[in-house]
Amino acid sequence: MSSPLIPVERHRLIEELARSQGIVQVADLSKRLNVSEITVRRDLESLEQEGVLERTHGGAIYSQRMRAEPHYTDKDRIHRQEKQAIGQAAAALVEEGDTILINSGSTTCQVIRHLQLSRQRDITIITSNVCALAEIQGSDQELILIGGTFRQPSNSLVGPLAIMTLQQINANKAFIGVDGISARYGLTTPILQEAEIARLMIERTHGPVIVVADHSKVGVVADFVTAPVDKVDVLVTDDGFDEGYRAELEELGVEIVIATT
Amino acid sequence: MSSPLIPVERHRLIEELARSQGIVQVADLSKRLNVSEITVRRDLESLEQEGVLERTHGGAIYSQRMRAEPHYTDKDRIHRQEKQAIGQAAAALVEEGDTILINSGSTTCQVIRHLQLSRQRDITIITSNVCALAEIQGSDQELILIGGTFRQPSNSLVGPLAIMTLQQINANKAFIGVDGISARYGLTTPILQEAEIARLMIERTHGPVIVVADHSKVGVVADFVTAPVDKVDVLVTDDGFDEGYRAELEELGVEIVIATT
DNA sequence: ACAAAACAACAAAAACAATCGAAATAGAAC
DNA sequence: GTTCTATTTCGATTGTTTTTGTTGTTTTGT
Repeated sequence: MSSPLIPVERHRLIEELARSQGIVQVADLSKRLNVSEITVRRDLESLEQEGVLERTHGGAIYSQRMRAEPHYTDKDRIHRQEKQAIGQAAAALVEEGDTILINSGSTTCQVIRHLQLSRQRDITIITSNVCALAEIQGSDQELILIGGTFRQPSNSLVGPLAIMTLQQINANKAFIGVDGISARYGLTTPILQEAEIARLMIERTHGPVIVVADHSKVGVVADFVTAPVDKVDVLVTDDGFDEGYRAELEELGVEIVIATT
Repeated sequence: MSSPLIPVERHRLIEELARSQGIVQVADLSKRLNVSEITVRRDLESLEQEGVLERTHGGAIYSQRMRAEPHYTDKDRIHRQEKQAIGQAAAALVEEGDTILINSGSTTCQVIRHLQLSRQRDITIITSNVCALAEIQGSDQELILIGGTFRQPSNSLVGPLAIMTLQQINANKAFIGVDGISARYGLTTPILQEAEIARLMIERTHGPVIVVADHSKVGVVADFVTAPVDKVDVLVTDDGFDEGYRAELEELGVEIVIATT
């Protein structure tokens, strides 16, 4: 028997369901969350206040106004466990003396966190991911932030200055988070600016390029191409990975690492 | 049987759990840590004070908000009121269309905060001060972070990359925080790397250079020189300012603005 | 018109804040 | 070392707030 959820937890779950399904039903949520229907309604009401969704008869629909891209903090919530496992598995690929490039995203943020936890001393992290600042607190690891324009939705640094900075840098390993990875269309991202940064990071890496992406990203194609798959050396994903993709990815030289939760 | 944990130990554990799970429950923590629920609540309360997490009914969620300062907070506490007043007065000197350079320090952080509060739309902030990321949250102002090595004690970006980046930038106004300002010895800072950045920021500014420093900094001399006083156009300080310094500073072309609390 | 859903008001349960006192800890004086 | 006080930490009790569920009524969609 699972312990009863606290209100915020329920809100998050509902939000997640609403996002993935587009629509949620009161009766269904009531059964699924083991609470009365009135409680679900009250939850939906407060979520409506927050602008997350819009209520209708019998349920609610996910609010898509102004939300082409989910906010960084929201992204962090979904598939949290998987991302954490991926972060841990990816961090294990780092060796003493490495200089590592890491781009934006909540999965790469987990990589940074586990790098810090692993207490590897002699590594240099170079990143556009602002979350690194929080994760590195109290550690004595060297952290270099590339400059650039701060992009709030992704909590990262982008733009001409970021590009210029990266052109001065060489690394021997890269951890790249993406929104889509497909054998045919390569690595893709819905934001042009982010795609630029990721592309350049791969270009500036003389050594293995490691893509971190939970299973929901595999087979997905977003608007902007970062790089073809043959530039990728390793894909770290979680155990929800659809084995159907394995053959075609491995054929292109991608080693697949499954992180188990 | 395990020995009971000391408070700090418990706090770290809770923080770690909150970080990895994103959410913690009072009842769960109580059982897990073998302490009463009220103790857990007190722990959560103090962790909330530190900005680590946010409390909710039944538990707490890990704070996604940037953690601004470690021992930086100590500095920030001293003369906080004064610094806030200075920040407000300094922010009033900004005009539409400005491109502003801002260096590290808790006083300049207040400047950034008030720039954000003032809702000036059309300005560009370029800074080495990481606290800007937290202050800018929710605003639509453009914020450019120079790159560089993250220096934890000052919560700022320094080093060769920062210098290289600044050499590509021109601004028309600068807000410089210092540790000492003296007519004879100029602007001084105890950290060489910080002095370099401040010096370069002044150099890259074609327009007024505004020094922000509470009264305790006036007449003080630290180890490394940033710039002579004649490079300074305005000094914004608080009403604890010793008028004895006024004449010699004004003689060197410094306009003195007193911010009243 | 009819069934399902939403609402309103109330009652129960859980979580909370506040205060107090007990136990452990630390430091000072002897 | 001991003894004492002061401080901190912790848990129990109280009353309050928040959350939740039930009842009965109104509204909604077909």
